[in-house]
Formats: sequence, structure tokens, C-alpha cells
Amino acid sequence: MHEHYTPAQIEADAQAQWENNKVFQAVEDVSKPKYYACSMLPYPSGKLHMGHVRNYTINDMLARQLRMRGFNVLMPMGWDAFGLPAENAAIAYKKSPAEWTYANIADMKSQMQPLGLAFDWSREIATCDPDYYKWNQWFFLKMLETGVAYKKTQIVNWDPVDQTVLANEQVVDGRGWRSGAIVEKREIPGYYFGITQYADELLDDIDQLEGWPDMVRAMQRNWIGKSEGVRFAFDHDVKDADGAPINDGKLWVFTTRADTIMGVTFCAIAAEHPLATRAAELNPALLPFIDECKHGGTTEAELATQDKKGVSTGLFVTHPLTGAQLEVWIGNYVLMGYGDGAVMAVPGHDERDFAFAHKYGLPIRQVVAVDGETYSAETWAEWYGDKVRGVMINSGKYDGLGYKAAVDAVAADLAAKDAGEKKTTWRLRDWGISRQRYWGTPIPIIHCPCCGDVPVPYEDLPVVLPTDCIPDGSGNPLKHREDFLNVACPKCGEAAQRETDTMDTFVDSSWYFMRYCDPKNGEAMVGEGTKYWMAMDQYIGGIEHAVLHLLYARFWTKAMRDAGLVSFGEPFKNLFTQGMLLRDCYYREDTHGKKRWFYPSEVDVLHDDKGRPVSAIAKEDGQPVVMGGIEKMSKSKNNVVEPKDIIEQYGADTARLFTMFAGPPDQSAAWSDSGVEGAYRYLRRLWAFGVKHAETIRTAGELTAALAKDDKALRFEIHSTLKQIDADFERLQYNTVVSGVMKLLNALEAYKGDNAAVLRESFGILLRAIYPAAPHIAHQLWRELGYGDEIADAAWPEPAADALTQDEIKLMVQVNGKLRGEILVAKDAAKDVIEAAALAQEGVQRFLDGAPKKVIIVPGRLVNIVA
RNA sequence: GCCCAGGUGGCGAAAUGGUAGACGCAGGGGACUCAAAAUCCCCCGCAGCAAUGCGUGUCGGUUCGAGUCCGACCCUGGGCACCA
Repeated sequence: MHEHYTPAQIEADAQAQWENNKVFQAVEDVSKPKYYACSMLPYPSGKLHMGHVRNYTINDMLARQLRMRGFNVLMPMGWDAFGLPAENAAIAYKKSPAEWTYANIADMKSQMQPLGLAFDWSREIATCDPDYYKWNQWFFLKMLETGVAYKKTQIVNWDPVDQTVLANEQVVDGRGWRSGAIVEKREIPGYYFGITQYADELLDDIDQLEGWPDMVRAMQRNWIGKSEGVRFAFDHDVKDADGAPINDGKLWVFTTRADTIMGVTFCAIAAEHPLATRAAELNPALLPFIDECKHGGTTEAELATQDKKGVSTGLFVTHPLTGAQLEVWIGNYVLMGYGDGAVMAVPGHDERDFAFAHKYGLPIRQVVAVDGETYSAETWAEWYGDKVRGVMINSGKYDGLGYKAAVDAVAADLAAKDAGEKKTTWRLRDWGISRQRYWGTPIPIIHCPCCGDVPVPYEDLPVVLPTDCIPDGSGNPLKHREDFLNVACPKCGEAAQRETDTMDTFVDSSWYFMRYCDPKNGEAMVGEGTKYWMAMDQYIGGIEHAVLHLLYARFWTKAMRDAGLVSFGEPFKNLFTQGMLLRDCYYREDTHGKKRWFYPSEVDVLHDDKGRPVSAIAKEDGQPVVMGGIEKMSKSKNNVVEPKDIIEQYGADTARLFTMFAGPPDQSAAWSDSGVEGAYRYLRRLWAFGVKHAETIRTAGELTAALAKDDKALRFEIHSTLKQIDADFERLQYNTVVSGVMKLLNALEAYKGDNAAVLRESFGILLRAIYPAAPHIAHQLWRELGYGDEIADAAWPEPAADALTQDEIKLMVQVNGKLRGEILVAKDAAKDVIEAAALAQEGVQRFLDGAPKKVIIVPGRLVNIVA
């Protein structure tokens, strides 16, 4: 046994033993309760970040502790290996995406392995492997058969930088979510998954996801965006240039407030609406405003405070119930992409319409009243939009009705006139999966001049993607690959061509977690392994996937269920979203406002006399730099920490221990160099304690009932801390698990007794408690001190009831809720004994004026005397 | 504007309605050392010599007792958004 802590050697030895004995290879075993814990599939960028270390250590702590508690644990790892970065790298380095990707995977894996994570690497998958994406293609064909997948020609979001189509969900602020390029509209054919067919179920089942953070559930609900209302039409006689009525003479609108229909005083349409286009033809003066709406930053966050702007088209429509003529305005607040691109305006009861009407002097009509409130068309009040208390007025036959009754009555009347009906609209759109790029799953379709689009026969799968293409930025290289392209039509045998579009990579990540369960199954997409391991017990990943990935995976699971492949409808029982790792950053701005970022090591921080940081200077010139606060680690800000450097200097256990201790795992945590030192210091102390007491612990006998006071005190401390650690494991609060194991060592070091059995028991608890966080050192000490050969197979310790019972207990004494003293009483002392002891306290008497009014005793806790 | 999370020492943070600040970092003092590093010991919310008082974003409330529960508000972070 080394006298000093030597992490490099300890960690290599432990990892070799785990690998040689296949300790973490998961085998289906119905005699044990299963637990499937999985981290979100990483993209193989080639660089392992400290954030990865934190995320996977969370996963690892969970897996290792549950394994000790008797669960059959599966913790797999794989690679989200398709996608655009590989094509960009190909352009930059003239390497094929396949070569680049596989090199990155090897690289990243080699950086990951020194961390000693308990992954079952035998189940590793890469989504760019034909054995994997074959099943993307297979299930695509299944969905095509059932109509869940379909082809349509549609105006799509075209990303001019990525040269690809984006789903509506992937457009952020009018820009591609990855490239940031301003999205253009283009019309091309593509394949879609009918996620909206599952909209109701996706929404309803959110209620069942009790193991998910409320925040994520709320975000999914908002994304799906169910909205119940009435869709109806205003008639008009506006005709296009050829004299045909536009949209058959109807202006369709959707409203959730059909009750206020008698308060409609005008209509507002989007700038792209056909009526707007026609109005501009008739009156070119409208063009500048229409242009402004199309190109103006309609999705800027500041728009919340921006003025509602509009312009009248000079066109009129007819109110379907009153027959009144209503002016049609083009409004910058109406979106063509939502509903019908037109709204009925009720300035009396919609805040937005109210502001618009005021600005342009349009009529305002009150049709809802609330008892006790006074209406004024001059200023807006919250209650104008009240659906609960509001009652209809100035609305003819609807007067006196409440919100729901009024909506029903209006909907019925519109339906009777064949002018509209109740309708549910959704924010959610179908998922476009066609990508005009090379590095992805080929869509298994053959275009035949005679037979049209023909699905590739199942027996011909997979359609293998050639791996030697090198994209050059001019589009999809598959278009020039004759050997890929040319194929006989499966139907008629004539010369035909393959589809060259590939699938969105969100397809790959929608079910990979099931493939881990049957990674080598050549016969089926999923099999017995999936039956055994799914649904997943704990999914761990970033909040940035709260909507897209998690919604797609839920949808895909339901589609698989409906295809008879699995029996469950929700893939993830519990979801944990971990926080990011942040670090201080420092910069200096040049005269052009360009920031130069300094590495934290290049900066000295100056503190005031209270230790508060007040300013920072660069070491190189002593001149001030700006303290940029703590930000997400990023290369551009020079505040990245390399896991490799930390592991080399301190070892993996230190890196793991620090990232767990830095803060609650679900919140962001700040990197701290001195904090890392602290974690290292602790592990050294732990090792030194093991060395110092090795002989005593190795040769210790059985624990007996005859214990000295110090022995009892130590056991109480150890076992009660273990209880706390257990509770914190349960709720995944690993930062306090670590502080718990720190307490254990503090208690052991403070122990004055000489009972070898107590020492052995206590240190054994400490080793198992710290094992999930710092497995290597625990593994080595476990062996060296003669506890056993493999700590991973040891049973998780149970707090012992006899250690937790105390003869005497300390009670805090309060007067009027303020702490005034403490007493030591027998654990089963009678109430009057406790009361007498409390009242006898000097500190209590001083604050007591005569007899106490009341004495409250909280058993085992405190006594509160009400004076 | 809507939704979600959060606001506690110099810092990261902890606390089933019951001792606020555990655990750690930084800081101060001391021991060991020729010296340094490492290690060990002590102190460490604010004010005060002390007794004590004040302290968990603000203001109220419930309670014997509130960081924790309720109501209103302020601030920070994240997400979504002219969503009708």
C-alpha cells in the first residue's frame, strides 16, 4: 500500500479490474429489479467538456449506488454520429464525414474512459452505423404504410447556410437554430411525420409524467399549444385580377373569444394574406408597409413593447351575424403562419386590439360587463378580458350569457348559417424530416419514371450511405454518386433513381435508447431486451432538449406502440435536467468595441478588506480588465477547463468529486480552481487515514455490544450521517451526498477511541458512501484494508437502529420562539421532567416574567416556552 | 406580455414548519520547518467590551415557532411569444 495517494496508478488499476471482470456489462436477469439509467446521446465533437464530466458523473453515481442496492443496472453510452458538423469539417479539412466522425468517436471515448464511468461499452452504438439506421428506414416504411409518414409539397424554411430545410420547431427568431442564418421560404417536396396526429395524446400524457420537472412539462404544453375556439368566415366580394373571388369570397378567422363576436369593429390580416396582396395591387401605396412587415423583426423580443402598427386596405367584409360592413386592416401583429392569418378585432376586450383601435381611431364597443366594474373606452383594464366574471351586454340575443354559454350560442348560430364551427387549433406542426444533405440516414425511396415514388422493399434494407463522399459545400454529393443513385425500380424493373434526401438527426435520437437494450439484434428493431429494460427509469440530459428531442422521442414511442413494437406509450419515467458548468471570464475592449478574452490564469483579482472582489488586472501589464461575471464555459471566452488537464493533475476522482460538490446537480455550478484543490485535499486525507489505520482495520474483530462513550458517539454520527446520505441519493442531491461523506471522515478523524471493530465498521461505511462519487480510491482502499475484492459488488450499508438510539438527547430551549438555552435529558424523559429542566435554565428564567402561559415540547427537538 | 426557476455570510452552498449558515472555498491567527510546500490546530454572518440586539430580496399575514406556508410587490436567470 502506497504511503501517499497516487491517483494515476489507483485509477488505472481499478479500471483494469472492472474491464477484465466485465463488472459493468449488463445482463438481463428477471430475478433482480431492473433499473435503466441513461444520459442523453452526445454528439461526437471530438472534445470532451467539463460539462460532460459533470453530467455523466451524475449518471454514474446513480448507477453505482443502485447497483449496490441490488438493482440490475443498465447504463449505456453511444454517439449521435450523423449531422452537419461532420460535413462542415469535411469542407474544411477535405476528409470524409465518416472518417472525421469515427476518429472523433475514438478520441472522445479515449477522453471519457479515464473518468472510470460505469458504462456498459458492449452496448455502444453509433447512429451512423448501417446496423442502426437500417431501423430508421424500416420504421419510416412502416409509418408510410400507416399514413403517419407522408410526402407533401409545401413552403418550407430554407436555411441558405446549412443548405437544408428546417422544421418549424427548428426556426428560432426567423433564423436557423443551428446556423443562425435568416431563413428563406422555398417550395420543395419532402417527407413528414404526422406528429400532430398524436397532439392530443402528447398533451394529455404530460399529466402522467410525474417524474419530470414541472418546467419541462410546462414547456411541452406550451409548445403543443392547444387552443379551443371557433373558426368562421366573413363574406366579401373582393376579386383577384382575373375576376375570381379571393378564397371563395371568405375571410376565415379563428378566435377563442367567439362570445365577443358582437364587439367586432374591424378585421386585421397578416401582410402575406391574399387579401393584403390584392389590396396592394389595387393600391400600391400599401406596398412599403407590407414590405416592412415581411422583413421587419417581427419576432424580436422587444416587440412586446413595440407599437401595434397597421394600415387600412380599404376593403370591407360582412359580419356573419349582424351583416355590418367591417373595414379590413393589415396589422403587424397578425401572423400568416398561425391559424388563417387573420383575426377578428374586438378592441373592447382584447388589449392588443384596444391599443390598435386607439392608435388609428377605430371604434370600440363594449360587449362584456362585470358586476361592480366600470367600463371606460379611454383606458384598458384587466377585467375587460375576464372570461370568468364577464356577462354579455350590447349583444342582442346573447345578452346575459356567460363566456361558455355565449361561445356555444355563437358557434351554433354560425354553424346554422354554415359560416363556421368550433375548432381546436394547435401550435404544433408536423415534423418535416427530409434534409438536403449527405451525412444522414438515406430515405428509402426510389423514384421511378413510371411508378412514381416506390418504397424500397424491406428485404433490401438498409439503403447504405456511401462513406467516402467529401462534401464541398455545393450541395448534397449523393446527387453525383451514380452507384448510389441508379437502381432498378422494385416494381417494374426499369431504370430509376434513389431519393438523395436524408433524415433529420432527431430521428436517430428518437429511439436510440431502446436500441441499447437490443444492440446487436439483426432480426428486429427492438426485442426481448427492450421488453426487459424499458420504459427507462431515469433519463438525464440538458434543459435545451426540453421540447424538440423529448417531444419527438415521445411521439416516436407512441408510433412504435401503435405499430405493435412496444407496449408502453411513454419512454421516460423520470427525467433529470442537469445544470451547466460556468466559470469566471475576463475581457478588455479595444477602441472598436472588440473584446479580447483573458484566461482566468492570466488575471489577478483584487479584493476589498471584506474579501469582496472589486476589480481585476492582467498579470502581463497590470492594467485593469473587465470582470465578465460567470458564464457558460466556451472556447470563445477563454474560460474552458479541459478534463484531461484536471485528470492528469489530480486524477478522475478529484474531477468527479468536485463537479458533484460544486452545487445542486439540477442547477448551474461555477468552476473553482481552489474548489478542485479542496476536493483533492479531501481524497488525500482519506487515503492517509486508510494508511494510518490499515493494520487496525485489517485485523479488527466483530463488533460487540460493549462500547465506550466515544465509540457510541462515533457510531451515532456515522449512522445518522449515512441516513442523510441515503435521503440525498434518493432525491439526486449529490452535492450534499459529498458533504455527507466529508462529515464521515471528519468524524473518524475526531474519534478518540480505540475500538478496532467500530473503526472498521465506520470506515467501511465511508468507503461505500463515497464509492459512487470517487469509485477508484474507494475500490483500492476496500481491497487494501481487507473488506473484499470488489467494492462494486458490496451491499449498500444500512443505518443501524442500535447506533441511532441515544440514552440522552439534547433539546433546544426557546422562550417565545427565541433560542435561550439547551438541556440534556434521558431519551424517554417524561414531559414534566423536560419542562422542569427547561424552566430551570438560567437563560430561560431571565426572559420569563412569572409562570409560563404555555410550554410546547417537540419530541427529540426542542422546548418552546410561551411567556 | 405569458410560463418556469431562483433571491440565505466575502464566495459555492445547507436546512421533513422546530438550534439559520451544515459541508467546502477564501481569509485571519498559531504549530511544525533553516525556509518554503505539504500537513495539523484555532477563529471566522453583522453590530457590540459584554449582556444582548439584528439578520434568509421587500411589505403584510397564518403559527407557540416561518428561509420554509399564504397574499401583494421588487429583482435576477431561463424559456416562449404580436398564438387571437
